[in-house]
Amino acid sequence: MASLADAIERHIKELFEQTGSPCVEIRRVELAGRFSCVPSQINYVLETRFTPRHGYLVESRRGGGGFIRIMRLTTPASDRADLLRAVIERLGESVSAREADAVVERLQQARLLGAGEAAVWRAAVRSQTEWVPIPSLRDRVRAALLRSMLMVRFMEASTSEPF
Amino acid sequence: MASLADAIERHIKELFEQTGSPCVEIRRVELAGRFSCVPSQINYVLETRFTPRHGYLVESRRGGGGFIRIMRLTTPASDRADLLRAVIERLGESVSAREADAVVERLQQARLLGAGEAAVWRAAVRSQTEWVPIPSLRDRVRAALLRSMLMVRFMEASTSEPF
DNA sequence: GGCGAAAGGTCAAGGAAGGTCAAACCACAG
DNA sequence: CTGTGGTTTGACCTTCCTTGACCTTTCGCC
Repeated sequence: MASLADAIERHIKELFEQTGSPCVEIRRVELAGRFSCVPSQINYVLETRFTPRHGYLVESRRGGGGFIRIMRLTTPASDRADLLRAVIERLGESVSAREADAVVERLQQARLLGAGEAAVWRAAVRSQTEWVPIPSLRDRVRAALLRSMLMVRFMEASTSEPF
Repeated sequence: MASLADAIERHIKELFEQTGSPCVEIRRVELAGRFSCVPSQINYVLETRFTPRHGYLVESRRGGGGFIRIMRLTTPASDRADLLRAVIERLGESVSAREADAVVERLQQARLLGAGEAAVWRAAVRSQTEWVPIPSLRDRVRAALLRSMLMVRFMEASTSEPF
């Protein structure tokens, strides 16, 4: 809790909230200075918490006047069906624990899941795959679990309710 | 009685009462230190007393700034909670296709699932177990699927974060 | 064009948590 | 006395974070 990386992550996310902009620019050295850490720490945070999987894109330029630009991918309500389809498509036969977490986080970021729901999803995926002895098999079970969870949470049956 | 595990359990539950929060964070080493025991004892307590079945979710992170977060599940409406508990109890390690249908049927009759939902549940269970080659294994995957579906459909984790 | 300063990028080592698993332990019913 | 189920321990593993040495790109100036 409250690791340096967490603090930097929080700070960047606050920048997004404060400016309300989908796009934030930082200078690596300056940010490192503010947190009294080594500059490459910033890269670590970006690589582990602001990847496309997490719903962000990062651009940068070196040299004089260099910068790092972080863009938040937004998912308008009208696109949620597409995102959902894309997520289901991209779920292969096999899903690692890390990928599963990324999927849940992406859904949360797109406001398809709330924070509490996301926690339940993570716990469900974790607890219901533990019994599988072989890692490769476990990854396949994880994929099946996620798909079934997506189905029951987001799919409507065309069956009409009786009465 | 009054085993070490019991004492640790009590202590964690007191943390919930004291803070009134649905979400408590501990550091494994620190807690182990307080009870003068080995750190893995904490895991034992969590595994035996703070599972989803007991109404809790546990998430954790390793490494520097690691933590263990224990979340309390909000209890669903009491009349249905009993049936749900019963259903979850009865779900063994292994569930045949027939048993799975019976479970869904039962949930539907208890008005916990609508007709459309029930159809989706049956379809999800069927389609997501087809890939499993070995029948005995398939039954275990079916059980895992059903449990995860029950979790995401009926468990509500109230996290205190606004987000 | 060439040079040097000013960014940012990479990578690997070391440290700081928590996780796993199996053996030992203990209480108690049969 | 013995088997059984819950508890306790400890050796060893995996994941995540932090740091620092060294590399690459870009810009301004001569």
